[in-house]
Amino acid sequence: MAGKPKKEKQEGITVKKLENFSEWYTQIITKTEFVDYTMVSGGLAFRPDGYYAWEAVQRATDALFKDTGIINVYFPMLIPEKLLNKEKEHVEGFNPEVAWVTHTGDSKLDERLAVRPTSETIMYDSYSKWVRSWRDLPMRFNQWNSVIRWEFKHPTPLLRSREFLWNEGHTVFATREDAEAERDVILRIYELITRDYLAIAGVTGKKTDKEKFAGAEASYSIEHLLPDGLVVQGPAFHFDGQRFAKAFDITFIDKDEERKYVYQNTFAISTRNLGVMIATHGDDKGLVIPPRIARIQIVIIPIYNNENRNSVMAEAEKIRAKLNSKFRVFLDDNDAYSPGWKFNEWELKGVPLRIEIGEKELKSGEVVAVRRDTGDKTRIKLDRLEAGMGELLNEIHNNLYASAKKHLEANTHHAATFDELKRILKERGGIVQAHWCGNVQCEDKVKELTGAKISNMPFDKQGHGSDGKCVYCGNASKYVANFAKSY
RNA sequence: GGGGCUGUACGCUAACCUGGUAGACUACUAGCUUUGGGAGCUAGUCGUCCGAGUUCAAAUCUCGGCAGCCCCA
Repeated sequence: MAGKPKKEKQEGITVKKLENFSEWYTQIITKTEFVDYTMVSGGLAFRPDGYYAWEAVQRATDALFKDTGIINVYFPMLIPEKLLNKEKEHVEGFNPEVAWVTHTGDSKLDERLAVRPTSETIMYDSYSKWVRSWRDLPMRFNQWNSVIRWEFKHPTPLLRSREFLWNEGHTVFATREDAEAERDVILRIYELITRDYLAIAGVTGKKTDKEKFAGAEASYSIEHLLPDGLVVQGPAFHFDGQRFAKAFDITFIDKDEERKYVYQNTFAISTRNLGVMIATHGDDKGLVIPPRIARIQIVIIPIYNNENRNSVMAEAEKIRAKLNSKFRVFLDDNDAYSPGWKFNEWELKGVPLRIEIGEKELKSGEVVAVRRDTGDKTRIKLDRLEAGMGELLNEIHNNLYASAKKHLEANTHHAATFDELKRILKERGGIVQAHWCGNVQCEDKVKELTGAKISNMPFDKQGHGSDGKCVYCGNASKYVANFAKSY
């Protein structure tokens, strides 16, 4: 019997992810209390779950950086205009998005100050003083901060915010070889973070000259595919060569007593990746937070009535205490809500694992564990509670990553001709892999005719098809490129 | 870069066209009651995005700003 139609549940997500992705994303962002809008357009408040996730990414990344010898520093948020203008390509790339401080109180500043869109210029001015000898190198510094890029496009929480949190690594080397050798070390760290913490898949590769970072000699990135078929850039690594060294006069006396310019790298991972994580894993019930970045990994829901309330609560508290040393666990003992209400609430907020404990479990010496990713219920004996929880959390992580990878692979297509490229982009979206001659004219033309850019040139595809022909001009192809519409 | 839509309480919405006491649901607070997939009763708290204009009178009409969303390049 069907019963009365349920009234609209206003706390829940009311649109389907695959039917209306952007509306779904907006609801997910606000209703799950992960982050919230503020009075500043494009400026977000990170609520406890959101900030915890960022801290988890930050902690893990920072530890890996430190293992490789990178050291943390901190530089001012404000950059004098004359510094920002020193490297031509760099300033041209960022100028439209720079926010300026022009006044203190009512008096105008003699020289206006940029709110950092990135910190190359303020850092490298100091680097020019600090680097003197080959003995000072390599100098591998990093800072954790926020930057402001005043995008004119409409901001989207996390994916396109005007202020975002990130790391910016800025390293200095004596030789080109040393600098270039750092690339794979850093990209491997970022691959590990996205895979083992955020549980998202990506394509690592080289950016085209057209799409590289303003001021860099070469850029590399991990690109992610969103559920709506758009590609968004994730962590990035830039080889700056000697461009900034020459603009900022960063030199050293080498062993051979010659004065030489240094070689530099820049690299970053940002809170945008949390947006990718949300978009990738969330479903029609709400968020799904991968266990390693979840503020609450396990929520315990006691199920009792007036007769057994005390015994159930006592057992629930015992379980909480037992798990507390190994996991981030929360016992929801709020008496004002029914178990059903709590199930929905914690599913909305994306807690990876739920434990149900009631009369039945008291008798059998078990708990019911429910996975957020699959909804599967399993019974776990109390004597192997901790081991069981650990296993389930790992399985959840692995399953989330596997499904992200599957989505990426299922939406990566190949095209041999331009017509094919165009048709796939139009009909199916996603990533289309095709040969490319390396000329910007072809890159521009494809963008003009299809709206797709080259997100990057995946490392693992280069060199395997050197006999290919450019998908646009038909000349001999040097590269395999990923074409996609981008966020 | 261009075009469009929308702002009323935490949220969703009524009153707007035709200016005249801001109302319902939800949430929140208290009490009772209930508790294995968003239970019920009673009472209470909270609101017209901001600024100007028109008017005796503005949530309502006009203009500007701010914010959010969508489409195209």
